[in-house]
This record gives sequence, structure tokens and C-alpha cells, in this order.
Amino acid sequence: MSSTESAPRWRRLEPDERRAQILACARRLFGERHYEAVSTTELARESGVARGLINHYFGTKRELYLEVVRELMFIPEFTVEQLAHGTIEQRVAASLDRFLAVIERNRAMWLATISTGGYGRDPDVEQIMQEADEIAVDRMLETVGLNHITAGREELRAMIRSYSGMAKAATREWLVRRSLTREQVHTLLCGTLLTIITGVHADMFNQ
Amino acid sequence: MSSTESAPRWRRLEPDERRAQILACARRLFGERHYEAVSTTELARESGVARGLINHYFGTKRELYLEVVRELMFIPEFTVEQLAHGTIEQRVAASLDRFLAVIERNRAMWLATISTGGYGRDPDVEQIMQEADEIAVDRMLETVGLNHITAGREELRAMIRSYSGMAKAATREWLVRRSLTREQVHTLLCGTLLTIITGVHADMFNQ
DNA sequence: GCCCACTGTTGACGGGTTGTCAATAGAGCC
DNA sequence: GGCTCTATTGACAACCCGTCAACAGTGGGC
Repeated sequence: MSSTESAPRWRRLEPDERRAQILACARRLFGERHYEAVSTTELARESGVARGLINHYFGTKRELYLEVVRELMFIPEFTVEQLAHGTIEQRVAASLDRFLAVIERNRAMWLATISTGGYGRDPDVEQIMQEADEIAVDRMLETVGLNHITAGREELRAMIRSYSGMAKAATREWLVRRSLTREQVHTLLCGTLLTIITGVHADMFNQ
Repeated sequence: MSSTESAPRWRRLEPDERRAQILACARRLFGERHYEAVSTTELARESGVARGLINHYFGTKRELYLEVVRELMFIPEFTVEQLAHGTIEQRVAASLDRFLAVIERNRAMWLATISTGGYGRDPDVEQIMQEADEIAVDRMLETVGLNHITAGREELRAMIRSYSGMAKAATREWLVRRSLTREQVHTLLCGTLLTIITGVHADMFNQ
């Protein structure tokens, strides 16, 4: 009889599947509010899962959070080949266009990540950001075709890391304060990056 | 007799004095570790005070934290002299030279201040940081002589706020990572600021 | 010198949070 | 249908935070 049929109270999933499910939920909540304002109780409820399961899969709340940050920072590896033709202006423009597109698609997470700051910011997050920055610099050098440069290489990398500080601030102006349009941000970032590569750095090392 | 003399178990201080004492302790602990890794229990113990007193003086832990951030955002006064002569290149160069000189003289203070990283997702932290940045932008426009500009004024301000993100990152490369010399930072900041003012912004608003 | 009022300070309480772990119950396999 | 494997649960202990009534320094009035 139908009344005696006991529907399972919970579904048993593959670890990867459950992990992804919790992670998706965490991505959403941590995107909406900051770390301490999200409780594991809420995370569990929203995921439709017992609280203990979160610890089972991720260890601690902090590790879950770091996993979310890591996921965001190391995403979309777009193919460089597509961008490797045309003048340097065109390549820079195309590359930054991709960059802004990715951010637009992951708005909440991007903002949460570049702003996880505050006084005494978390060293773990800091390290993840630094690693991500190095990768971003590599990618940038590759798309503009300067990846095999030798003269002043470290200086150029340092300048591009500095530049990424402006890129972050500019996306905040665009997405949060709405004081700049996407086009304006694009123009700003293209102009300054070209100045650094073909102006500042080139002059500095006589290329 | 000395055995019957009861030494007070605690000293009664002036509110301002006690406040300052707790604040000093909070500054130290929040400087060593991040927000959630510091408990009010520990803060109270280190301050040699009952935990409830912290709430009595600051309301919540978060408000105490914000007070510390606010205090750190006090930026040393840049001596605003009249640099309003010469070409725009000269004025920018002189202004940024002053900027780096002040930073060099207040190294520790500056690093502590910018180590607050980006803006907090927390609206309260965000507001404090924004106020500090607005002041910096005002000062910059003034020294460069563009404080009375009208066309695209808000956009220019937004771009300079973005630029300040690069300035912070660049000083970090100089003072912390030592990957750039002071001269290189100066060249980088001059080049990009000029690009923004006379290139990006001027083109954008047909000046 | 003594007492008293003022108020800086304490400490226990209630509600909420996090990590652990033994017990439980889906679900595939024979 | 039963058995085993393990994904999942739920209660537990420890901790953390904000509140608040009660306590006790301390300076002023006499």
C-alpha cells in the first residue's frame, strides 16, 4: 500500500556530487554576505544537508570558504591562441575584454574575493590571491607576447602586479559604485597597460 | 597591619583611559591575526579586564574592530604646498615625489594602513575606507591643479580612485617585496597617471 | 577621618556557533 | 531478500558573544 511505502528521508549521492552541491551553495551564500555572517547551520539548511556533513567533506568552515575562493580565482583558462594575433593594442584590448566578461559572469564571487579584506586580513586568503596574481601575470604576458622577455623581466612582472591592483579597484568602481561604465573601465585599463608595456617598461630597459 | 590592608582587586580608570587601553590591545591583536581568530575573551584577558567591559565601551566586537580600522585610516598629513607651476608633467612628477617621500618617512604606518587591502564587503568597513580614499583623491586633484575641472569630473575621480589601487600595490612592491626601486615606482606612477589625465580621461571627454 | 553616592567594573546567564563521532540508513551486489 | 559498504545523520561538548543586575573603587561633602 502507498501509505506503507517509505520514501527515503535522504538521497545518497556520490561524494563528488555532494561536494559540488555544497560548494555551489557556499559560493552563493559567501557571495551574498561576508564570512562571519554566514553560519554553517544556514549553509547546511540551504544545502538540504546535515551540518556535520559539511565538516565531513571540507573539514572546517574556513576550509570550505578557502575552497570557494580558490575555485573563483583559478577559473576560466581561456585559450591564448585566439588572442595571439593582431597589433599589441588589439591583443591587449581583446584580453581585457575577456577579463571583464569573466568578472561580469561571476560578479558576486569576484567582489567577495577582492574584498575579503579588512584589518588583519587572512593570510590564507592572501596567499591564494598572490598565487592567482602570479598566474594572471603569466597569462597577461603571454597574451601580449612578452612571455619570453628577459631584460627587466622581474621589474615588468612587479609592474603588472601593481597594475592588477588598479584593475581590481576599477572593477569595483564599475560594479559597486557604478561610477564607471564597462566601456570606461576597458578604456582605462587598456590605456594604462599599454603605457606600462610600451612606455614605462620599454623606456626603462631600452627596448 | 599590612596583612589586613586589602589591595583593590581592580583599578578604576577614567573612561577615556580605559577605552584607550582596550583599543591599544585590540590594535595589537587584530594586527597579528584576522577578525574571527581573535575572541573577545582573549581581548579581555590581554587587556586585564572583564569581557563585559568591552561591550560596555564599544557595543559589539565588530564595532571595536571598526574603531581600530578607523584609527588606522588616519593618514599622515601630506604637506600641501603650492606646486601649481610648471608643465603638468612637472607637477605630476613633483607631486608623486612628495607622495613617495612621505611614505618613506612613515613606512610602518603606511604599510599598516594599506595592508587593510581592498574594501570590506562589510558596508561599515567599506565606508571608512571610502572616506579615506576621497580625501586622497581631493589632495591629488589639487596638487595636479585639476580640482576645478567639470567635464567628466566624477569619472575622473573614479579613475583616480582606481589608480590609487595601483599606487598602493606599487609601494608594496617597493617596500615589502623589494622588486621595484623607488625610482622605478616613481616612473611607473608618473607614466600611468599622465596617461589617465592627459590620455584616457582627456580623450573620453574631448578636452 | 568617615560616610555616601556615583559609576566604572565584574561575572554569571541564555542563545547561538563550530567540530567531533558513534549510530543510522540508503543503495548496490550477490 | 539479505548483506555489506559507506554516505549521512543528530546529539554532544566546548566555545563565543551580548546583556544586565549586582558589586566595589573612589572622590567629594561633612
